[in-house]
Amino acid sequence: MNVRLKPISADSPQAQPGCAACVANELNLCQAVSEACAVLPWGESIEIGGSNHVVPARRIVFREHDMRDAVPIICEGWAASAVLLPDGRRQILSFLLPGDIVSTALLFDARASCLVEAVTDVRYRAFKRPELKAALHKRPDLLEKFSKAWIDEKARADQLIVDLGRRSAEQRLARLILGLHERLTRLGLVPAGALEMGFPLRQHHIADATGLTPVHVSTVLSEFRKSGVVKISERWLTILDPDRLRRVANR
Amino acid sequence: MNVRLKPISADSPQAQPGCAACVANELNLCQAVSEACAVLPWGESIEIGGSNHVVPARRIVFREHDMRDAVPIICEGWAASAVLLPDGRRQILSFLLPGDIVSTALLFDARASCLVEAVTDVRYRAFKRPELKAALHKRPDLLEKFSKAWIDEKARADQLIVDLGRRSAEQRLARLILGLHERLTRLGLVPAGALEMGFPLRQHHIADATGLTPVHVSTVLSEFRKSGVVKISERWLTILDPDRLRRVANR
DNA sequence: CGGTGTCTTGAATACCATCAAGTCTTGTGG
DNA sequence: CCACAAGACTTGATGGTATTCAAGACACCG
Repeated sequence: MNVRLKPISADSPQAQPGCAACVANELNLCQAVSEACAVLPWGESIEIGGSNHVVPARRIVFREHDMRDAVPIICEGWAASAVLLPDGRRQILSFLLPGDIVSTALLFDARASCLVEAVTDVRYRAFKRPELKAALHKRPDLLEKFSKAWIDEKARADQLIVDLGRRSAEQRLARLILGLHERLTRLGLVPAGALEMGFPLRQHHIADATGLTPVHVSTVLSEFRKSGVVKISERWLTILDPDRLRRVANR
Repeated sequence: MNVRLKPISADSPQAQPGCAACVANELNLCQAVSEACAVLPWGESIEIGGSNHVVPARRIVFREHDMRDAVPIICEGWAASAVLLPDGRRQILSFLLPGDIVSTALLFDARASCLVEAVTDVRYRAFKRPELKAALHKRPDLLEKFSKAWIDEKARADQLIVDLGRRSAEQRLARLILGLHERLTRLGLVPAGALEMGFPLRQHHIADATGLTPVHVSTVLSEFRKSGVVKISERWLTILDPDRLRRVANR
């Protein structure tokens, strides 16, 4: 079973304007924005350069100042928003999955304090901030949608604070896996009830997300494997013992 | 110099409606909300029970479900929003200072995932969520103000993630002190340039905010004191060597 | 084919937690 | 006002978790 992700090209079927084939999360911000803007009196598109932005894996999608007037939303692939430290280490704030806005704070403020890196090949749309903001003021339903995204973002950040402040390496890894599995299930990228998922993260991603070192991530994951809790191979993860994993994760 | 904070009573001068004597942060949400609502067509107040809510130190201001329809803003005193773990430990997400909204997410969603505890005596106002939300839709300037509060809240959360994930105990403590000093200075609760501040936090607060144990907080603070970086006594903190503290904090 | 990135494993060490005892302060009821 | 209890802080000893350093196996890519 040599699973391999197809590389994304700008003219793949999913890249057509309107995102007809979009993996919509329950909010589907892209759709909402597009619809809202169709009604508004602007000649040109609210998007920057259409919906065909593609970034290959491991490349940086945005640096801090690249997001000055753009509000990016991930359409396809996995990305990570991270903070760099002067000594070269880094901390991942959040993994971004399809349907995720890079940061809801970008709606109101041009400054971003983090950079975004592609984990897999990533396709995204970028909306013009001033126009989007104007649309937000005119369309209460749009504000409602974005507020949900923001609540979600903040809840995940708060959970990460608790994980990093008060939980062991074992627990952090278990919770990361369960959290991603849950998000992917909600997105429909994992069938309901399924315990397998495509898992493109390298161990250094996991380390940077959980505040650990790659070496220690390797050790703990080996223990998970040996004790039959999960199986990881070929960028694919299977939860073998969901009960035990949840018990470890305290969920 | 036996400094002691005056207890807050509901009919102290600061407690008058309108918050004339309010320690306004640069946003002054209370003021903005009050003004915005004066123009709106409601018979009764947008506030719950006036502006006289007072909670003594160490008491819980809100539990998770107490914030169902209230959006609280701190007027006076220090509070902490925290998450409890099943084993009784806890993680403080943020210290709340005068002018702070408890959580901007409360504007849109009634569920709160944290509880709020008074560090000192605390006075707060509570606004009715549905009414506030309606006002938000009608007054773009109000949305603008709240978005600033939200960006601030998120930036602090992100910084805390980096601190807990990638910094040593020494650095976390230095950054906590500098961060609080900066916020108090912006609020005008510490004169510009001054290096002294009232510091009501117990070491267990510091421990819960930095993801450490009280014992280790004590040890590191002792080192800070012995090396002449800060002085702490009688709930009062003086930064003796700001350069060194900033160097430790990586700022 | 070498080079780079990824992962694994082992050994030594550092940092912080835990356990424990004791001092000092603060608050409370007799 | 005093006695007592509870909370807050300090300090030392010990142990565990995670880091650092190092070396090697393996896959992938130009």
